Order: sequence, then structure tokens, then C-alpha cells
Amino acid sequence: MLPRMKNALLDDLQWRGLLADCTDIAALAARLNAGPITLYCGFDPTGESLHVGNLVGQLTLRRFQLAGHHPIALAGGATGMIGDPSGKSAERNLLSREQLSHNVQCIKGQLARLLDFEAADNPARLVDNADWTAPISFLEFLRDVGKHFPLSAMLAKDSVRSRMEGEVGISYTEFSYQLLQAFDFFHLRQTLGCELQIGGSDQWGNITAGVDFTRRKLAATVWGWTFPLITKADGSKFGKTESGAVWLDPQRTSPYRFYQFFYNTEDAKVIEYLKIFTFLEREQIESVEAEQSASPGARPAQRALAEQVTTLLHGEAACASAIRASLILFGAEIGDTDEATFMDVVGEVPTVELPIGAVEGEGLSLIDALTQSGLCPSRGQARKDVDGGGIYLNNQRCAEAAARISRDDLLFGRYLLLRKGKRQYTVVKVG
RNA sequence: GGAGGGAUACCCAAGCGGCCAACGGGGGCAGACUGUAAAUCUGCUGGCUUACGCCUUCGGUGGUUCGAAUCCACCUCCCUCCA
Repeated sequence: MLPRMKNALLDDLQWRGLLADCTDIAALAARLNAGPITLYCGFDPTGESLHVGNLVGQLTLRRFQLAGHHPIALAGGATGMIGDPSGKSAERNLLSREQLSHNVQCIKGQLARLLDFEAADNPARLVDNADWTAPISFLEFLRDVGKHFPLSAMLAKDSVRSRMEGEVGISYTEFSYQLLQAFDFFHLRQTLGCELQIGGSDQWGNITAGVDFTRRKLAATVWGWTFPLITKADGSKFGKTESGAVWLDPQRTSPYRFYQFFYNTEDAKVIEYLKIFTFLEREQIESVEAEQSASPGARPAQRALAEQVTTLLHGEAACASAIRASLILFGAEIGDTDEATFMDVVGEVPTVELPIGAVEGEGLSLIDALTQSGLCPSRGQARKDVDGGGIYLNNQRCAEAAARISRDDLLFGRYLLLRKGKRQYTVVKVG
């Protein structure tokens, strides 16, 4: 019996909870110990932006890169045209070619952010599977690729079987998806020596299709590795907020909102996420964990998580301003805030403009300000909110319904910060 | 086609001539407590008004009445049973 091969990187990935399944972990460990390998992870351009869920694959590629391996990020310009049935209960609508190529351009930029393309020994690479898939004719594909796939194996994939058993069924097009992905793996093995594909656990079927195909075609061993799908403590889908998905594109999800998303992680999940989403070492995470259980109220773990991930994706400056905005928006006194810091807040909350004349003379009534800013739907409701103590002007409670706002109340001569309840803010810009 | 039951505010659901802007529950908003958590407790939950009060609302349209969500007629839609 062979001694169990150990590999530091794989041990770390397992400790981080990043292993759901592997085609042959002992052999993979042995291969990694023998020297750097090339690996890839694919991202389909289903939208203009990737979202936090896609971060897991990107960060795992980076972990491999940091350990000296050669990562490839693959944009699915070809596979995106087909639609992956994995994890989907219904047939997808096809994206238009224009939409698709636009999406590919957008996500390529995002894929390039988290990997090092300048590394001397093992620079990352970015590829698009449309480059090698598009030129192939249908007949060639059937002869060279399709011939190597037993129908029984294709039909046995979870993604196919569950759809066949379901009401909506599956089209020939989506059924063929696994062939395209398998062909990618084969192609990357042949042209770039790629030996490992990683992906979310829903990709297991597609990945093993590639492993099988490559073995049949080249008599070569390649490996597949999947990480578990991230869940929330209540089992619901990770990466959604009331206002929708959390995107990697700062135009869609600002660094502040991105920071807040991670900051609001439940206690039950925060250590798990720290392992998955940050590059903190085991000792560091264990020390944060100790702090967290000593004083959960201070939320050191959420703080570390939000700060690490936001910095990783958006950079230190953006993270710092997200933190400053958070301090103001979550109750800090506003008195000693400088204008530049206050500007971090403007843009994170709805802003309305009023003419300067509104605050001159006898001033603007608080009730009018509340309705005109849209914070309160009616004057009656505004009065009730004020009477109930739920209204704050520049972060100071204002429970006087007859209050009027004058020039002196303006921050930096032109802003009012209105707040209803704990966190509904509106900035009124007067000018 | 016949017989019966129903339609009430964001949702469920009382009310069955005046005391009804309409019980109660859910949801939502706000407050207290707290950790930008969970649970709990409190207030509010059609519009206008500082307030007295006024206006609009109970499927639709007409009617009876001093007065209707409540009674009558017709209409629309839903449900159940019988053919």
C-alpha cells in the first residue's frame, strides 16, 4: 500500500472547506508535489458582471498561483452561447451574440483583477473558449469529440437526468453543453499542458466529462476538483441582498455595499467565509475566531472579513472610504467629519436637490424636507415618524414636528443628512 | 342549465343600518433593548390639517333611508354542490 501523499496546498484548501470532490486526491497530491501544474477555472458570461459567488473560483485559482502553479481563467465565450443546464431547472434563454461579446469583454476585465499576470515564473493566463470552439465545424465536432462520449454517461449526469425527470425537459442544445466543456479541458491540456480543472460542485458532471474525454483521447490523466456551493446559515442562496445580487463590478455594487454585504455575515458563517474568501493564514484566522467568541458583539471576524475581501477586490483606498462611509451611516457623530469623508456618504445614499431659496427666510419645514426627499410618503406619515422619534437631522434626533431647517443646519454649506430609523438615509443637496 | 356561498384596506379575516377609517392576525414602518444579529416588548400603519375637524375608501352601477361596508335591484368575477 502506498503511503498517503501529503501536499501543503491541498491540506490548506481542505482546511478552508474548499474541497467538495476530487477525481483522485492522492494522485493529485503526488503530482503537485512533483512540481507546478497548470490549472483552469471557467466563467460563463451570463451577465455583464460576475458576482460574489464567482469569487470562490477566482480566489482558489489565486491560491494555486501563490503556491507556484499556473492558473488560467477561462471566459466562456462559446459555452455561454449554449447555456449550462447544471443547477438550472429550466431551459435558458439564449443571449444575443452582441450581448454575449459585450459580456465577455466585461468579465474578462474582472477575471484579470485577482490574478497576477506579471509573475515572472507563473503568470496567469486569460483565455476565451470561443477562440478554439468557434472555428470547428459541426461535422468535425461530431467526429472528433462526440464520438468519444457514450450516451449512457451523458444521460447519467445529474444536470441532464434531473431535467429529463422534470417537467420542462432539456433541449439537445443544453444537453450538448458537457461536450463543449469537456472539449475545453482537452484543448487546454493539449495546448497549454493544463492538468486540473476546478469549479463549483455543480460543475462536477461537466468536469468529469472533460477528465474522461482527455483520457480517452490522449491517454492522459487530468484531475477535477470542486468546491462546495456557499450557503447562508439558513440554507438560502449566498450572494443575494434585498436589493439584488452582489456584483463584482463597482458600478453595480459599490465598494461600500460590497463591504456592508460581508460585514453583515451571520456569526455562524463568518469563520467559514474568512477561510474561503481571505488569504489570512490559519493562525490568523484562529486568533480572529478566538476574539470573536470572546466578544461577539464587537464582531472582529466580520470586520476582518469585510476589510480583507473589499481590499482584495476594490483596493485599499476604496475599502478605506467604505469604512468611513460606514462609520457615518451607522450612527457616529457627524460634527468632526471633514467634507471629503462626508462625500464618501453622498453617492451611497439617495440624493435629492433643492434650491437654496428653500432654506432662506423662515427656513424649510422638517416635514416638507422629509416628503420632498422621498423619505416619507406623505406629510401625515412624516409627522408620525417625527413624533415617534424616528427622524434624525444630521444624525441627531429631531422629534419636533414644527422644526424648521435653516442655513445654519447645512453641512459644509450645502448638505443635509436626513435619516429615518436606523439606516434609511437621504442626502439633500441645497444649491 | 339548476341550487347555494362569497368579493372588506399590502395579505388573511371580522363586521351585517348610526358608537366604522372599519375588531383581530400577518406583513411593513418607527421606538426600547442590542452587536448594523436573533428574540422580546411598545407605538403607528387612507389623505389633508398644529388642532377641532374635513375628504376619499368595504367588487361595479343605481336605489331605499335623516344616515349604508351593512337593506334592495341589476351587473362583473370567484368557489361549492346537482345536471
